[in-house]
Amino acid sequence: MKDAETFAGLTAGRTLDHVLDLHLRLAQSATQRRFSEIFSDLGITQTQLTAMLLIAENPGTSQADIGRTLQMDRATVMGIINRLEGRGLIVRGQSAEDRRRQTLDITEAGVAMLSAAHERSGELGRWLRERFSEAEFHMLAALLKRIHEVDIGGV
Amino acid sequence: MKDAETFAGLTAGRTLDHVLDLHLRLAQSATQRRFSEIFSDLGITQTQLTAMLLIAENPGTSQADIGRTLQMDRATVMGIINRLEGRGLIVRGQSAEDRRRQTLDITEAGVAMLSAAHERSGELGRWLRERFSEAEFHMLAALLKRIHEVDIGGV
DNA sequence: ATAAATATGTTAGTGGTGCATACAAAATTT
DNA sequence: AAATTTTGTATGCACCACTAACATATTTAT
Repeated sequence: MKDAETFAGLTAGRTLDHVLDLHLRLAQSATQRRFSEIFSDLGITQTQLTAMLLIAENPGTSQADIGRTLQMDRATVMGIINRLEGRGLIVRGQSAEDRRRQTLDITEAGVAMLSAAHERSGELGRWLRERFSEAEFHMLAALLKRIHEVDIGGV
Repeated sequence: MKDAETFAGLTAGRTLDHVLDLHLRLAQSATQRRFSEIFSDLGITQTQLTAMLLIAENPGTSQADIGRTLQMDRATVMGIINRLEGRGLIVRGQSAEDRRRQTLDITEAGVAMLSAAHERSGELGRWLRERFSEAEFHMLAALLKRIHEVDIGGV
């Protein structure tokens, strides 16, 4: 009864080391679920939207940049960009300086999508914020940042 | 320069509502990646290990219970249990009280797996803890808990 | 300048969530 | 007794994440 925690009837304890990991995963999956509900009519995922926002704010960026920023494999980014391009939300172009690179840019349809997504982002934000004070909210973001920011140092 | 944050060269700002969601996702995926490295020789995932721990601490539990606890769909739990059973780590049995239910229990191979996983859990825990003070660590877990615990109230 | 190493994008394949849908059997509620 | 709910199951779809291998282009080392 010291370090055991209860979830919906079942006991999950003993390995307290495991607990942060578990909360992290449950929190993320709950958020993802809420995202899906709010954005269901747009048919876009969290990752896809993030990629689009990055492209919108960094026009002409590359798949490699996105991969580095979001800590995703080249092949993974490939799939995401393919889906977005297939729906006509972004376009690939030729880079002038580096002929290996391809530039990524938002299309008109993509701008419309981002516009439609904007209100919904607000709704998701509210859903998250309503649980926390302003201080807690920033605290949480800062703590989470430490986990993925110092990725190289830990390995 | 007010609410913009920079990640590895690309700018991600403007939508600050989006930012907690992003940190949450990046933190979770970084943890998952670290998990994969540490547990690579065991060939088990975070979710699978969590399911096994729940079964180990709640012998004879059901798929429905696990789904409720981890907030997963019935079909999703099905897949996870199938994989674990296919590897002989758990067994399904007949429930005495309720003939719809199937009991879930750990096999000997499963116990061995959990034993091997135990040390590695410590390593993952250390990887997480080294970023935080003890107070921050507990704070983070508590804040994350609010996101997934009050799932019904938010909807 | 040539060779070696690195960076980028691509394709193909594998595995693991996560969900919707539909079905069947059993239990519970009305 | 009938309707509803619960549980497990099967199928199929979409997305993410990675490995491996390949080709091209750029950068670095010799």
